[in-house]
Amino acid sequence: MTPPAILVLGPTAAGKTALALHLADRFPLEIVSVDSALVYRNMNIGTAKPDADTLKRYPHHLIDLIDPTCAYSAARFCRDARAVMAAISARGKVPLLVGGTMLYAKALFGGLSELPEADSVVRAELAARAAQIGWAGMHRELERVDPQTAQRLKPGDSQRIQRALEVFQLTGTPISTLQTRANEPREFAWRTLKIGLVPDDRGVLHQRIAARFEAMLAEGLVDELLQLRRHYALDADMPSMRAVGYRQAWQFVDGEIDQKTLRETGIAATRQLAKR
RNA sequence: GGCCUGGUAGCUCAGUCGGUAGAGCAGAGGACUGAAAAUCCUUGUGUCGGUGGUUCGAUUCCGCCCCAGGCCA
Repeated sequence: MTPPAILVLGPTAAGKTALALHLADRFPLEIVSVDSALVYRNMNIGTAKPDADTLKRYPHHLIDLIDPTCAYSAARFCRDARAVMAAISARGKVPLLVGGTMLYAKALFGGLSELPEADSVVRAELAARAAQIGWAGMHRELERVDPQTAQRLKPGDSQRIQRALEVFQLTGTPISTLQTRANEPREFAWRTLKIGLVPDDRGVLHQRIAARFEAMLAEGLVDELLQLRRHYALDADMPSMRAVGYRQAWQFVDGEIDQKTLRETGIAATRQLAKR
């Protein structure tokens, strides 16, 4: 008998958390976050993480896993989510997966090809080379070792070009070959009820997003960033600091943008999130 | 009241030594396999504040007016 699970996906500020808490009140559920930003410790305001009191009453799995200097990934999410879900089911409860990171959900339910893990040393080498010859140049190099992937990727798509070259360097096999092999045999062991929260009025959602971002600023998003910068050796290129809100706050703190621009671009970027 | 600086795409602004204008961001659409709140692709006609004048032709030069900000009274 396969155990049940529930998945709630939806854009930022659509009311996922409220729904999750409501469901958790009535049924024997445990909440599992499906969110690439909530995994960071001490990033609370800008990620709209539920407050300490809420977390105490409704424990969330897969939040506060790593420091902002570290990187998480879809693959790690899959492993962590499966482990956590198995434990919940073993307790006789139902995992309630809630979040907005579609890639994580897709990877969890659709599986990933067997590929090597990200390698920071190789990535640093590739980035250094890219700084010399540009990403269009890197794209030409990819064309030599993996024409199929090169054709698929635009010369400006730095992230995917880097990944493709990384995989080739680590395995000697083009990523396109590895990806066509069958996904890891991971028969997903849960019967899942999938719920998509789709706002019927985007205007209302946009207003909620604007109000929420203003509230984040009022709660001290900029201060939070300053503290993070004090306590961790952060860099604007790190995944955590590219997150919506933090990226803009970083630019504001460095004097690249003024307060008005911080507000406007922050709201706009959050809207972008809500589109996915 | 006088002087100065601005008023150009939803926003921030560039520009036209006079030939009706373009970037970034936003918006819209799309791609996506270990960074996904990421990375990338496509998409830009707007009484160039209003009104007179000079001119073959003004958003560009000149006058007046309106609006915003600053300085002086």
